[in-house]
Amino acid sequence: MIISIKAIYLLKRLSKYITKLGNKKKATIKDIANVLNISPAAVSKALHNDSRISEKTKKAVRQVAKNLNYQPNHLASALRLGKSNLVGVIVPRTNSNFFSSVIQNIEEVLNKEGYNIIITQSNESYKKECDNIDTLLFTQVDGIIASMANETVDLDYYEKVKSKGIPLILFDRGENDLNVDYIGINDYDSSHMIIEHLVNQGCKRIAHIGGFKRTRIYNNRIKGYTDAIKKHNLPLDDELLIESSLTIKDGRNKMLQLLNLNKRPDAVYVAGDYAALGALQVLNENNIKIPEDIALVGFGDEPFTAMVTPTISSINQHSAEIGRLAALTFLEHAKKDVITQSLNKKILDAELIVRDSSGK
Amino acid sequence: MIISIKAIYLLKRLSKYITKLGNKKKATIKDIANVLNISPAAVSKALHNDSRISEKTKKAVRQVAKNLNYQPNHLASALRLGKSNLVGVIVPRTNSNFFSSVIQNIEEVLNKEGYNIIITQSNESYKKECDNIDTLLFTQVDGIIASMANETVDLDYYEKVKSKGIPLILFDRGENDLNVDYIGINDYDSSHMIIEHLVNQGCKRIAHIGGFKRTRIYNNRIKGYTDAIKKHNLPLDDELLIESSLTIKDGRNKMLQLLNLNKRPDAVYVAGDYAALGALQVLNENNIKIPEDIALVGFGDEPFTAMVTPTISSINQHSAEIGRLAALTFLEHAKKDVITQSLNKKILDAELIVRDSSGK
DNA sequence: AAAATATGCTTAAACGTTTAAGCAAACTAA
DNA sequence: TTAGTTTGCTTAAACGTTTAAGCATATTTT
Repeated sequence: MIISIKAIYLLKRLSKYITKLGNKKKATIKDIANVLNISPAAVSKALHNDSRISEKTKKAVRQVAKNLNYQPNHLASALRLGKSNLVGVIVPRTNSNFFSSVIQNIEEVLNKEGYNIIITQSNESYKKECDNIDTLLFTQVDGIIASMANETVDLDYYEKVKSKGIPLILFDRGENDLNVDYIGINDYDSSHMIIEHLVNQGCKRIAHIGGFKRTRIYNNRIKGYTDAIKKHNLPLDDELLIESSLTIKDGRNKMLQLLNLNKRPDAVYVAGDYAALGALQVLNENNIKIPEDIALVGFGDEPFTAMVTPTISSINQHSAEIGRLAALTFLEHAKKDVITQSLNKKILDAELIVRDSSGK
Repeated sequence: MIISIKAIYLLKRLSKYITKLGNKKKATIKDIANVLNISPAAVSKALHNDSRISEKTKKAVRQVAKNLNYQPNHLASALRLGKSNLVGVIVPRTNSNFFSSVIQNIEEVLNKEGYNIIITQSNESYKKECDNIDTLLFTQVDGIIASMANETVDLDYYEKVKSKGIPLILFDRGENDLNVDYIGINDYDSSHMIIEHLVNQGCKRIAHIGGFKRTRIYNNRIKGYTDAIKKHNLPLDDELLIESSLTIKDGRNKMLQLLNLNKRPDAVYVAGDYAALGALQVLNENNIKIPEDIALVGFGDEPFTAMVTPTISSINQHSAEIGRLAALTFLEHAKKDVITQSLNKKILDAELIVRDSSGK
């Protein structure tokens, strides 16, 4: 009997709060406390399964929380605990198979550990990248995982992140000067693999449409190219090595430039798939046989390389693994509260996918 | 003289706080207040350019804030103000030109108004989508802009968002049953445009590889297809209308299925570009001339449609405009604090891009 | 039976910000 | 002069959580 009277009493209080909820306000821990006539502290502990709260109370709290459609206020707990459980991710763009795959894997690893990620895009612009960093710092992220814009040379903004004591992990596009963790593939070796492959296919005059030297990864690809060419005693003409922005359009222009040479190359290694596509279009339009007249190799293994005619050989950058490792590296930092910037450079071996544009 | 003594005094306090900062702690409004010997409230007001604070104080506050490398704590202000200035975006995947372009435009519009966006991916999975919604609610987003997963049929989770009084805007993949704002293109009319175009090219037996009927947009495309076929008095055979998941692989399979018919179609309209690509591959492999033997039209205007051979005619979905409108619709809701779910369906006219796969 | 320990809560302060209300001092208007 | 207004701040409470400290009761140990 006494129980039923209690139950009726509770129901009354509950319904009172449910109607209050109807008036738009979100339920808080206080509301639950009021319904059950206990303190907010007890509710908080019950929800966190504190050992000093009775099973009976815990059950009641969980039940009322459900009925009131209670959702913990992340802002409040984050403020109190001094951590947001948010991780910022900065990429040049999401519209690329490489970056979206990296992101997906970062998300997968971090979600399991209770973190959520905020994705921002720099669109390869330095200014936008700085804005993104400000945004992320403002949002009180617990860490930042970033791939720098092509344009970025000034590292002050990244120093700002470091000075705040927030873990910073770079991937793909990084900088040695910034003493932070880095995950990437071995660009230098990748170039060697490509030249090796082209030499095996019988190519004797290999050109390179590269990215800008100031970006470390493109510089490494260029170094790998020149060293490999020297190693095989092939001609290393200035006219065969071209820097570019690696867009489709630029790929077209630089390919035309190569076609206009007195001594045309018999193979072209392009440091990016989009530019490689532009090059391919020019070759097709000029009825140049690929790979018989000129062989072509790209970089990045974008899905379209397997879609165009002929399909383009390319380098697989292990995006999934890079994402996974970047996330794990962040978690390492997050777990130990002492912010030891223990340099953690992880360089993965890339893989050459041979397709029609360079295969026999 | 007095000024210089004051200045020295200030410098002393400042340096004391700067060393304190060196010990990792982030500067707060309180630190600024302590340096200047004024109240935190005054500092807050100074930073917000309150008219009741003297210019002198404002200048001093700004200077000290800069010196201490002060960054406002978003969590605290969001908690106090009851809004996070974050907007959640849910897409099936970011690795698609359509979605990444929508996202970019949402971001552009919202950033200008002081909002930041949190991007999450459902990977076309209903479960992941629910997780994403929980995540976003937990993060206290001020609104959600979403495109539903293919799988999603149960709308309870979206009702949950509505019941919290959080503005919800759907785009591309929406549902009429959920009484919320929606931005999309006119799928029904798009089908008409395509059939019209194919008829003009002399096609007389047009097949449709569509998406699943349960998804509204694909259903509309199917309806548009059947109505247009009827209108032109063309054969509307069951064997010419196929539902599929619209992946590359499925595109291949369904195209093979069509090739095995006794009476092959002379045109195929595929409801997605990826599936259209699969179909194209099968046609190429079987040495079927495109568009002479069979014409092909895709949907979505993915960049690769202009890259493959032959280039694929497709429908431009106005991703930029959709993103812009979705963001503006959210802002409308955000500005009026009364949450009037004034239904706001915006249907844009799509555009047919004619390329080699269906042009003469 | 007294002392020690365990159980199940409550109280109160804190996280960093914002803001209504208040209060001197300085200025203005009568 | 005196009341009224403006200026430039301060005080204190609030947002929703978490948690150290405290305090009755109940239970166990001596």
